[in-house]
Amino acid sequence: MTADKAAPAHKGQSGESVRQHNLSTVLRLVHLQGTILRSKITATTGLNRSTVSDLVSELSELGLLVEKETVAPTGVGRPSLAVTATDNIVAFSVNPEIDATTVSAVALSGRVVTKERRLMRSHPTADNAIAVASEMIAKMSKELEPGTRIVGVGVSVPGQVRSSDGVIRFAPQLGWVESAFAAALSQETGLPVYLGNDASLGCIAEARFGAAKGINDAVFLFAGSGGIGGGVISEGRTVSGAAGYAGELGHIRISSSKQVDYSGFPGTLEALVRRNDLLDIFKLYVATDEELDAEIRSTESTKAKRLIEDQIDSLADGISTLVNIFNPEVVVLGGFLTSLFEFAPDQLISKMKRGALAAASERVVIRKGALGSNLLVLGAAELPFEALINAPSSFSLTDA
Amino acid sequence: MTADKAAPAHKGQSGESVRQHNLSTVLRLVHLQGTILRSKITATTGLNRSTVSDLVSELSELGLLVEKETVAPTGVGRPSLAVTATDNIVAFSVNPEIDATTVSAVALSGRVVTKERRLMRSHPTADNAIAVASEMIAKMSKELEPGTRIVGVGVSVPGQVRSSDGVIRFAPQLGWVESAFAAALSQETGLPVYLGNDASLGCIAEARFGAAKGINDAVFLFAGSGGIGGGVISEGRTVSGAAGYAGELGHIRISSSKQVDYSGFPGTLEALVRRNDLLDIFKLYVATDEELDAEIRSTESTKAKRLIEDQIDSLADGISTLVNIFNPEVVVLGGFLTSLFEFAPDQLISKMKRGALAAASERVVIRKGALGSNLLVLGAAELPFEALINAPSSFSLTDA
DNA sequence: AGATACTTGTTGTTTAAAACAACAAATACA
DNA sequence: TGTATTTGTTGTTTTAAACAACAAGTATCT
Repeated sequence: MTADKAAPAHKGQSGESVRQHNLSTVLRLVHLQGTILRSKITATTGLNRSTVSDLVSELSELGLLVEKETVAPTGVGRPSLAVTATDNIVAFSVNPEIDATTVSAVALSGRVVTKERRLMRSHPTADNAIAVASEMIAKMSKELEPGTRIVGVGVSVPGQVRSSDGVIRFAPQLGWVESAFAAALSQETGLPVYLGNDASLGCIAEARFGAAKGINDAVFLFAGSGGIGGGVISEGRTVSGAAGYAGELGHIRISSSKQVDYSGFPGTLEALVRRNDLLDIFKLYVATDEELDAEIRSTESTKAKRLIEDQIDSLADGISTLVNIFNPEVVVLGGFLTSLFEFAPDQLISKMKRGALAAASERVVIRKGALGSNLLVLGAAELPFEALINAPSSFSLTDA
Repeated sequence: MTADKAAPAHKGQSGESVRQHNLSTVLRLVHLQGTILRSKITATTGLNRSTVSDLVSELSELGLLVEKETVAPTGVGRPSLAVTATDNIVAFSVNPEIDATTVSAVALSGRVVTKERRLMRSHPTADNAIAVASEMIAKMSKELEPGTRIVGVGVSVPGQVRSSDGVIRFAPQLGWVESAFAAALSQETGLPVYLGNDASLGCIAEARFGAAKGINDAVFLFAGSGGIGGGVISEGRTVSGAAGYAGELGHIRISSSKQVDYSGFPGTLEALVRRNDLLDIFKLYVATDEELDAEIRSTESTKAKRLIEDQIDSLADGISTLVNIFNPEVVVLGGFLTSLFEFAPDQLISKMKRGALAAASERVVIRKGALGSNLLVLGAAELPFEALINAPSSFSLTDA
């Protein structure tokens, strides 16, 4: 099972589909805000008070949200009720890495209920990861509060995912090729499983809950040891492409360099802004982003500074291309790109503006991601939540 | 007046808005197809027969479309009625160039009713162009068939347009800077005026009526004497960015070249794939795309072939970056890029695939544009038509 | 040629859901 | 304490899509 494709174009709207749409709209609003006043729902949706009342009570009866009396009254007039997404609806988030797998339970309210990281031997096979994940999900399911219901499982994949059938096409760091991951994990867990590219999911998370909350046009660049990934939000929608492979922003070409000491495409952003090059110059084998950040902040080495500045220039070139293409409001950086940015923000910004059209770049803001280690946890959980939100009244939940 | 921004997110749907949506859906379907059977409308919208009947008759009463009996019956059963967009609703299309302005009247049916090109002294001022365009519109209005009603005016601008208020920010070839073009032309003509970037409009035209008809994810690259422009359709929507400046695909960086004989950004697609370089090598001062195409096809000069091949390689680099970013189904080329493609399609395709991710590039098709000289005519007319289609029952039309 | 199956348009009725209206509840402020 | 203000609640109205039954027209089969 995987995320649905966009609704077919030229579709008419019947009475029933309107109801579904409105239920979705209200539930989405509550999910995004965590808690929201009913009067606020009325205002933002433009629906009638009584209609909102009806919609909210239908969603309450479905057990998806709860109405409480407001504690702190808001002003003149009868106090409005607070509508909260329940903690009793959870999605599992599975985040495989090279040497570990993290599984979390995330509530519809946005709360990360539990989070467990299990170390594994390096480069596990896909079957291996599926076995570990399903075992962890089974264990964690039992530990959930009684009455909790499960929406499904979202998996962040460091590689290319075919969205139509949940197949991992190629995950270079893990060495997985053509794995029917979603089907297999769904088989093991009995739950619907949805896959997404890690950077795309990070992008979704930052756009909904983090640094680009409320922004309709944003570009994301996340970097880790495996390279640079990205995502794009255009007019509030993620740009996913014909088959779901869009957003490979690390592979944009910014130089004619023909370097050969690199397995990917020479001259691309990912080839010129490399975490490993930084580690090398600091003589580190492995390091967390925090450790690397500390080195970058404190270094006195001219050679290191030179490398950092070169990488900043390359990053700026990449961003200016993206700004020309997307004209975003915000560019969000994650991973060690944040450290580069904070090393010399003015250098990055001015170089970027020199390579970008004035009109497109004049209002762009570059900022760092806000979700930290919960980035992929929240991002992956959004996949099952999205499915639930798109069909609140007919979605079938599994008892924990 | 300009094109509206996307509808606010989190908007609920009332009964009336559903009706508007359904009227829009039907009218859009008819507009895109020119003529369509009522049974086909029923099938594609999923609405009930009787509902479609009602919607079509409301649109007929508004004078936007006509029902006729089918001439050639389609098969078993009662023949369905043919629904046709009327020729009595027209939009004006204004296409300013360096040395001429073209004004056309385009019917909702897609027919180009009239088209007139007026030569002007080189590099007219914006006021100049406004005066000429409004005079031509006034004259052509009188010549329209009696009973014809006018939707508005769409203008293709070779430069950056701020979509929120119809201001031309910068049109380098024309030398226009910060011109409130839409407001001024609207003042002169008494008609609503909408502006769009020329490449974006070409993109819309090819996506709706041309080489990417029915495709939901497509990338467009158009080249002329002024450089390379582009546009992107993602999940059926144009990517326009926060302020409407997105799609400057000519300005993506593909090389670290620091060449100085160029006014734009060195190392970008537009700097490396230049029409003028081709003209120079063929010792031409000016030439139509057809003339240039003939030269490219027939040349025996090794030097010329070398330049052409270099440009093909650069174009391929640009396309591979775009394929990695957007994962489109189709890449449409226009202007002299078509000639480059046809000179050595295999070279272009293989070089592109070498620079693009296998998953994203495996199903991409590169093809030439299909609309020829009507590209911008149809594209610009889509702006007013879109406004009409989005509000069929409340849009106020002007009598010719 | 005539009967039959099939598809579509038409008309009148039903239904679902949002809007509306009137009132009650709960707060702030004069 | 009284009044204005805002919001929730309840019962009624309205709108538009769905539904159902029938009529119209075409193709196919015998």
